[in-house]
This record gives sequence, structure tokens and C-alpha cells, in this order.
Amino acid sequence: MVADTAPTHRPDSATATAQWVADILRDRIVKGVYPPGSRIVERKISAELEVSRTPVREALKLIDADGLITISRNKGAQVLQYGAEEALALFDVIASLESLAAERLAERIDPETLDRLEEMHDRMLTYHKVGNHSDYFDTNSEIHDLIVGACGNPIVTETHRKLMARARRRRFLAIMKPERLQEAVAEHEEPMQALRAGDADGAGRIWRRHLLHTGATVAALL
Amino acid sequence: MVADTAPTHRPDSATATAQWVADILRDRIVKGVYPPGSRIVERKISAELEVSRTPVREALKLIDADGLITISRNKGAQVLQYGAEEALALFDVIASLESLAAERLAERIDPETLDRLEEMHDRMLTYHKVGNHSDYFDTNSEIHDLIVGACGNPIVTETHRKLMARARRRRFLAIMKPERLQEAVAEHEEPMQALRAGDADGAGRIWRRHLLHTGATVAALL
DNA sequence: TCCGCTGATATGGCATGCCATTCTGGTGCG
DNA sequence: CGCACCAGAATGGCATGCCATATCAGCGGA
Repeated sequence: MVADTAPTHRPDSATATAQWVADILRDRIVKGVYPPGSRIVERKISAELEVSRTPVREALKLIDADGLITISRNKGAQVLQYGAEEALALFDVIASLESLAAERLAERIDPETLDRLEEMHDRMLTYHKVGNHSDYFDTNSEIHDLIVGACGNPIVTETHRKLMARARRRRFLAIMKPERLQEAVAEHEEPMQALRAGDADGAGRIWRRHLLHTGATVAALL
Repeated sequence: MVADTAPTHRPDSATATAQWVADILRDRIVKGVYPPGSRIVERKISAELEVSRTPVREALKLIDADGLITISRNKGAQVLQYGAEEALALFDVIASLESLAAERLAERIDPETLDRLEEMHDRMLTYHKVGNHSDYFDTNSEIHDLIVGACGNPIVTETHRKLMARARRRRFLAIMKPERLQEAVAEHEEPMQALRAGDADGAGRIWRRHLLHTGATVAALL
């Protein structure tokens, strides 16, 4: 998990260059290598990664579509600033989406998926007990992603993925707040029960509340 | 509203060419000029619109990000097929978003916005009474857009806009179904009352139900 | 007759170069 | 001393050309 900002020469030419560049830039933005407000210059990236400007341009367009940067003519790409207000707005939408996902998942969940969830849930609790925050965070993310991915609605999955790119870094901060940690763990127990019971309405409602809390915690940090 | 598929030579060079091309292509996809499954060839568009391939490529990337086409290496862009299942999934998400918007709007609505809504609502009813379906549809869309736009959450607005590009054409079909028309008009009355009363929870719930109905109607047509 | 191979063509991906606009720093006039 | 203007640099936008790969037609052998 070392910051591999080194070019590492593109893995293979089968992967589209533009996509490869986009992934690197996204990663750097999320990790804070390019702080909010900083400018990203096509020619710099192009030279550093040893590709032409064309794929860099296309990568920037992709990232722009994700809402991570703004592009202005002859002024280039700027990493978006964000404040408490935007964080609340973001989590309001994410909460709605995940709530919908939890609801739909509860309606259709199969034992196998439930088992995987239980296993992750236990694993997360263990990480929390031993204070392994990094793995705790990753497992937590996995749970959220599984719920969204298994809900049976690909549009939810896709939309969620795009929004999460904007939220992940902030969520990391929030979830690590010690007092929030305890709370969040508790908030994961209830929806598990609702899922076991197949209580769609409850699962959706409870999960949404959980995310709104996370959003409020993030916003409070800004 | 005549199909202006004619190039009309780009309006002014101030508008980015790529954006201009993207708008034209999006419009053609929505209007069905490029039917689902058909291929869009960079060089053809490039020649027809008298621009180079570069802005066309970038436009296609934008439309791909909107989820209207898929791009595969050396196979080009293909307009996405869609069936009943995808329509349901799409409207499930749109319903969640607009429900959130209605809820938040009810919490914060000012008299001025309420007036505009009332006016649109009346106008829509009039169009319906006299059987002016085209203007009815447009006003209906305006109402939905206003609710989403005035909810105070720009992320809702933005996400909604992208999803609507995929839904608009289908929604047009559905909304025009005679028996659905009657129903939809009725379903617009209730949320207006909730908004007048500032009943956030009710507005959200009712509006969501309305959209789920629309989605079901669309799905039934496919 | 049918299957497989091969070469031509179609098509997207990337590199490069030029142009328009904006930004910046310096200089001269008031 | 300050402000306006100008030139050059920085930067993105677009056009063009070459390359890699996928697709398809035609042909030859089994």
C-alpha cells in the first residue's frame, strides 16, 4: 500500500492507456497527492508517465465526469475543493442509494451471500477489537460494496461507485474518529439482523440512518 | 422541435467543439436516430460534422460516461440495448433520487418556488385537458426538473440529470399511454399537497411511488 | 461442399504539431 | 511611484497521420 506514484511503466498495452492514466490520477487525487485546488497540467503528466497528451486529456475528461475535477478552457484541470456542505450533500445521496440497495438485497438475499456478509461482519469486528484500523476500514468498505453490488440493480452499483470516488477519502477520515468507530460498529449490527430476517423496509431505513451519521461526522470534520 | 440532424455548423467557436458534438449525438440517441445496438463510427461523424476525430472521440467518451453507449477497442461505440429489466432498475434509482429531492424540498421550500410549481402544475393540467400531449410532457418534465433542481443538493441534481438522459425517451413513451396519463395526473396532485403542507416525509414517499409507477409502465412496454 | 487460412479493409488508439487564448512579468508613460 | 500596456511563455483545443487489431471476403485444400 506504499504510494506507487512511480510510473511503473504501463503494465501491458492491452489495458487502454487512457484508462491506466485515469486510474493513476484518480488514485493520486483520492490519496491527496494532488491537494484540492491544485492544478493538473496535461503536459506534466504526459511527460512524467511517458505517454502523449491525448490519453492524458481523455483521462482528465473521465475524471471530470466523475466529478473529481473541473476543466476550464485554457486554464486546465483543477482538483475540486470541498467543504462540509458538499460532504453532507454527497452522503445524502449515497445514503439514499445504499438504502435502496439494502432494501432490495433484503428482498432477494440468498444464504450464500448472507454467509459472506456474516463472515465479513465478524472479521470487521475482530479488526476493530484488536485495533487494526486499516483492515477495519477496508473490510467496512467491502461490506458496503457487497451490499451495493449484490442488490441486483447494476445502475445502483455503477452510480454508487462514481459517488464513492468522491467520498472515500473523507469517509476514511470520519470512520477513523475514535468515538465514531464505536458507534459505527454498533450501527452495523442492526442491519445485519434486518437482513437475516429479510426485513427489507427495516434494512433500508436503518442502513440509511447509518450513512447519514457517517456523513454528519465527515461534515463535522470540515 | 423538428429533428435538426443537419449540422447547422457549430454555433460559435466559444462553445467547446467536443461538447457540441456530444450534445448532438446525445440528442440523436435519445430521439432514436441511432437505434439501440447500432454502431457509431468516429470517422463518419467526423466527416459529417466537419470536425476532426479528436473532439468526436472525446464526445463519445462523455456519452459513454453517461451510460448511453459502450466503447470497445477496435469495435467502436454501440448504442446500448435496453429491456424491461434495465428500465425497472433505472427508475428504481430515479425514484430514490427524486424522492430524496422532494423530501428535502418540502423541508425548505419558499413561497416563490411553491408558486412556480403551482403554476406549472395548473399549466400541465390545462394541457392535459385539451389533449396537448407534447406540451403536457414538457411541462411534466419541467416539474420533475424543478423539484430536483430546487432541492438544494447539487449532487442530486447532477446525478439525476445523467440518469434521465437514459430514461427520457422511454419515459416519453410511457407517459403517453392514455390510461397512464390519467393516473399520472392524479399522482401529481398528492405531492403538491404534501409540498404545500411542508410534509417532507409524505412528499418523498408519495413522489417515489409515482415514479415507481412510471417505471413499471415503461417496463411493461418493453 | 465446407472449413480454415490469409490478406485487405475498417476502425479505434495514440503521438505529434499547430493554433487560440490566457497568464505573467517587465517596461514605459503619466 | 503606480498603472496600463505589450511581448513571450504557458496551456488547452483541435487537426492530422501512423500503428495495432478486429472484421470480413475470397480462395484453396480436405
